[in-house]
Amino acid sequence: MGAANSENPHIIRVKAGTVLFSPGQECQGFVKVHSGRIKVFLTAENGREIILYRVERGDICLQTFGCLVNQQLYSAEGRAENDVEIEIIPRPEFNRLIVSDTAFRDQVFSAVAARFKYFEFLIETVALSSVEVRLARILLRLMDDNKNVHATQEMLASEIGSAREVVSRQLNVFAAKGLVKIMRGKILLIALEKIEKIAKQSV
Amino acid sequence: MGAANSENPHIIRVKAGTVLFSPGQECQGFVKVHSGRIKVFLTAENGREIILYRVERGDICLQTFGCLVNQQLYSAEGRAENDVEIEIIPRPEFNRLIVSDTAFRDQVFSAVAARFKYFEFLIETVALSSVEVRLARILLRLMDDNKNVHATQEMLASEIGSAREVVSRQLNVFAAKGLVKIMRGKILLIALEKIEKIAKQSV
DNA sequence: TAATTATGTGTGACAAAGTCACAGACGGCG
DNA sequence: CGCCGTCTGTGACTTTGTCACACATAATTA
Repeated sequence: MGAANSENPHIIRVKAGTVLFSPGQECQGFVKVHSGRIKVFLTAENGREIILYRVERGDICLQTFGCLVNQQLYSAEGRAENDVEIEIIPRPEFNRLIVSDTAFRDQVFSAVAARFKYFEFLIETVALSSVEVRLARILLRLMDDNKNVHATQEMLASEIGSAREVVSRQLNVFAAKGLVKIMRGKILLIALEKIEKIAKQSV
Repeated sequence: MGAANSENPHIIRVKAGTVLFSPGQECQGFVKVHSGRIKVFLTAENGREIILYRVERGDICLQTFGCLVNQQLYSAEGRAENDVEIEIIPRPEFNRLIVSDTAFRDQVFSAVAARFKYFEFLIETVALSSVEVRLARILLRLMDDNKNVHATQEMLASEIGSAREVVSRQLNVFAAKGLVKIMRGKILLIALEKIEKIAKQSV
């Protein structure tokens, strides 16, 4: 990738939990994540949250894209989920790279396209799907190699834009059907095929 | 705008109601709208719809952006709301313009940024806001110069990702408070300030 | 180890929103 | 006028969200 050369001075390291940006702020440059993971989310007045997307190693943060291009302010909050290394690409440099560096341009465009697709999926999910379907989808997406989902019910709720109690009840429905095993801070997926079947429904 | 020159042969005219693209299709080129309006929306299995955004005169359709850049298939449906003239910019031409035509590039980037901002607003709206707030917001957005909203309750429901019956009930609540006057296919906004106050709530 | 605290989970009761079925009401139009 | 398609209203019920609080588990400290 032409963007990140070894002598680039714009590398910043931040600790897990750091708030990188929050609604209303201005931003200084285009952000590219070198390691770690950032979650970008919205918070309502009543405290309920919904996670818009995550920016992982190699990804570029499109929240900053909007800020830079249209002089918009941040509309969401970004927080480091673990220790993170990011590269800040100043605006002039960004403009130069877009024109001169085909690989960089392709990466940006590809990220934009992917984020659009995901946003449409997210809107479809929250606007048109039931909690049952949303929960099944997020369990599959967060599952590790051992079919475990390491997340509290609170975290799952913010992933699907619902409330913790609702997640608790739906998980117990799944457990009663033998689809999952509920543990503290962890869920084991047992009947993967059945969960996938639920996730494929559109409602 | 450098993109549209007068001898461009890629102008297409379509009638109101025409389906321009639907989920699963491939697309041939980047779409720019010269006149008319296209609505881009998602439909669930149970028939409920949500409108993602509209593409109006001068706008570019970013649904096609994703298709072109990442070889994705369309994930939403696009339908002409009135008679529409669109320009199709083939992929090679698009790539050439992005590099060589600063104004074109700025327009594309600006559209991308604006769409992102709107998507985040939409997600916040459907995931974290009540029907009361969402309905107030859409009434204000669709209002014409005479404070009239020309839309059936069915249309309003798909704008806010809810159901017609729910819109009917909420409108009657608004009417009982003297905020609006309900007519067939039309709603007159009476107490604009009060509606705006509701719209400003986050929940 | 036992007590304390913080965090995570379960649940009843109620409110808000979505679904289903159906009844009217209104606006063309023959 | 009467017919028909579209739009709107409403009761009954289900699902989801909210609030209050009880209880369980893990981490911390005495």
